[in-house]
Amino acid sequence: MRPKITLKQIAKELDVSISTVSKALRDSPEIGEDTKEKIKAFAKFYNYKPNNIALSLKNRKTKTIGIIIPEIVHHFFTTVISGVEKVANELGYNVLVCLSDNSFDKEVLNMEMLANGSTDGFIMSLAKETMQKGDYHHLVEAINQGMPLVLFDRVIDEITCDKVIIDDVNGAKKAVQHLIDIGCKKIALISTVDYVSVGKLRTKGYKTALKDNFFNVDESLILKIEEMDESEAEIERFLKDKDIDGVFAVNEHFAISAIKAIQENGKKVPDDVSVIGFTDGELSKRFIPSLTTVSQHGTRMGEEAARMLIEKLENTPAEDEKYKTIIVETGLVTRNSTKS
Amino acid sequence: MRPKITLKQIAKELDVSISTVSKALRDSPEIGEDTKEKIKAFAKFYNYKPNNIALSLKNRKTKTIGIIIPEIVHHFFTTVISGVEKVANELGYNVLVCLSDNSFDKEVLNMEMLANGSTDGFIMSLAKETMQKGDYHHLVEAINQGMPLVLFDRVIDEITCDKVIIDDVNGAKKAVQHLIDIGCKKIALISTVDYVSVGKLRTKGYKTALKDNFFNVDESLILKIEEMDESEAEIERFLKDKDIDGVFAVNEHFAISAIKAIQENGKKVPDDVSVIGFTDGELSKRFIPSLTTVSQHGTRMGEEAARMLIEKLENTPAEDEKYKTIIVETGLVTRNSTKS
DNA sequence: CAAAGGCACGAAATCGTTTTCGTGTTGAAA
DNA sequence: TTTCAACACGAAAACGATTTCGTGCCTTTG
Repeated sequence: MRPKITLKQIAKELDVSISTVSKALRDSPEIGEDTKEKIKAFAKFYNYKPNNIALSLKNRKTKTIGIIIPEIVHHFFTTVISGVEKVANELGYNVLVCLSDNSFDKEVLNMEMLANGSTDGFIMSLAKETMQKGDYHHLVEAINQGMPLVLFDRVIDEITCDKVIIDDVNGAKKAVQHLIDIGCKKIALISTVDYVSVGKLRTKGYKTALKDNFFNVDESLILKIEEMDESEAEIERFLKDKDIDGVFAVNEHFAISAIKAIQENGKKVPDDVSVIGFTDGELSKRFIPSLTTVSQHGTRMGEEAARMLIEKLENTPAEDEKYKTIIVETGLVTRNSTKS
Repeated sequence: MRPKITLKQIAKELDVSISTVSKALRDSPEIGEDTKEKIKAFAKFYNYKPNNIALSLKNRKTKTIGIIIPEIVHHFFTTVISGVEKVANELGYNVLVCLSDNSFDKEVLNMEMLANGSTDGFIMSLAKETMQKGDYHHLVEAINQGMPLVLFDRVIDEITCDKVIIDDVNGAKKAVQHLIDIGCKKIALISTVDYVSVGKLRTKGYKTALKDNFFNVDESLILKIEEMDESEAEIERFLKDKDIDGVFAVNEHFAISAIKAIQENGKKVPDDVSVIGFTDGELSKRFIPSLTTVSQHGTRMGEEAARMLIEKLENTPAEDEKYKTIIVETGLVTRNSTKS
């Protein structure tokens, strides 16, 4: 076992001072050519690499960014991480991933862990519980401490910071408009409870699209799901014998549960009922029938978020005054769950 | 903006020495009760938290573990991360996630980045390219530097370290045995190329099960896929007009492609052909017909890996001599893609 | 021949902690 | 009154690196 070598050891071995070694390795003109040569050769031979921790302490920056998400076993978040990772790595940053499990307490704990020097900034999507409680003191704290923060997907207006979102309203509108365009008359909405911002916004898009086309909004065609775990049964109950010809669901799972329910009711997708989901994941592509979805471009969101955060990190805090909100546009991917 | 407060600042403010503050906060008996009170109150008020970086430098341990995986948009790896995160957090560790994108160079780069003080140890699954090249110098380096390493899933015999694997051979055997038990006579195998260890092992399990039941191994029923991207077309070509009544695929995607191909051939799953996949992901659960799979328990693997790594980290390197390989057993989840 | 300037290097501070080893003050015992 | 614990606290080194500011020596020039 050969532990890592330090400047001090090189200095002692070569009988020069630590400063000389440091300068030689950074190619300072202060050091004579031959001494440089000698030191560099020695360092290379022993595979010297500066210790990141020491550098972090000295420079007061860690070159790592923390990302806190509600859950990782959710394809959308995974793609976001992938995007963050890509950009971060290109720019010499590491990524610390933390999971809040949708719990407020875990979210706060995670932030506190990371805020004490472990990261230079945060990229996060809020836990469901956090949005429900409306307690954002941990975010405020972080910002006050001078840590840049970029929120994505599940964001809130109360906090002023950089944000990356998709145009939920518009995405939903597009989807519903598409349903209308292909001839649907009675379109159901399967959404989440309103305190999850995306649920609220997509519901708004749904209603707007209906109104734009002079349909009236029938509240009995709207289902708001609280418990993910019971969504399947709830959706089945909701669609039982319902007279509809179109469904817009705010995520893949709801869409698939809807298809199942519809098929169990003896109807066909897409012949009798067209279904559109949100979030273009593996499931949508592979399911039979494959799902027409509003695609969310998670990777792009991650990339944008990382770019914004790093820009804040590398620029002087002088011009830190203005915050941006990037809206990543959605796309409609047409597949086999809708009539053509 | 109120930046983080340090010991030094507390010391100056309260007109005591840094050492006194440090000791007071750690409740040392050396410090008088009243001074302690005063310091603690002050620290609490200003929400003092020791700087992790400084601690890391001092203690020569970062309390973070690095996990390097080939790709994150793969449900199995996601569940592993989730397991690692859980255990790590419980034990006060952070998790640094890096993606190798199945590239050897990126894997090496990532390791070098993290090895210079950023992490105390590694949990990783090797990139496809790495296994293909057979170049493991970066792993050897890390181990030589005294960094514990736990390999999971895609492991190799050449490196001596802790490992977490599933019993691929046995899992495959179980699956094929199940196919045989329900009456299949001609069972196809859809696998990956042999240098991916899991492909090799599952192939072995497949053959063993056949032999155990006195079937003979028909190489024309075995497909080995090199390029993930073209897997769907390849599988379709392979199954075209093939006279089979069972398929064992080494992952979800292959299984689903197989089902599609079979259906396009005018046959029914599971009535005409039974299909079993490997890795129990979202897809398997939600697909119609839902997939009978060999479940891999990614979360458990992650938990075990994290536990092993942290144990190594916290114990004296004296008893470091023995390495364990934990085998997480697989389960067979019976669903609708197989006859009952 | 002396002063000045340049070259090549070293000492020390710094980042924020922890910890070891003093050291000054107080009280009590001799 | 002297001596010695005990007590409460401070100074300084250490972790590993960077950087500012010297400083000694050699060469050149007036």
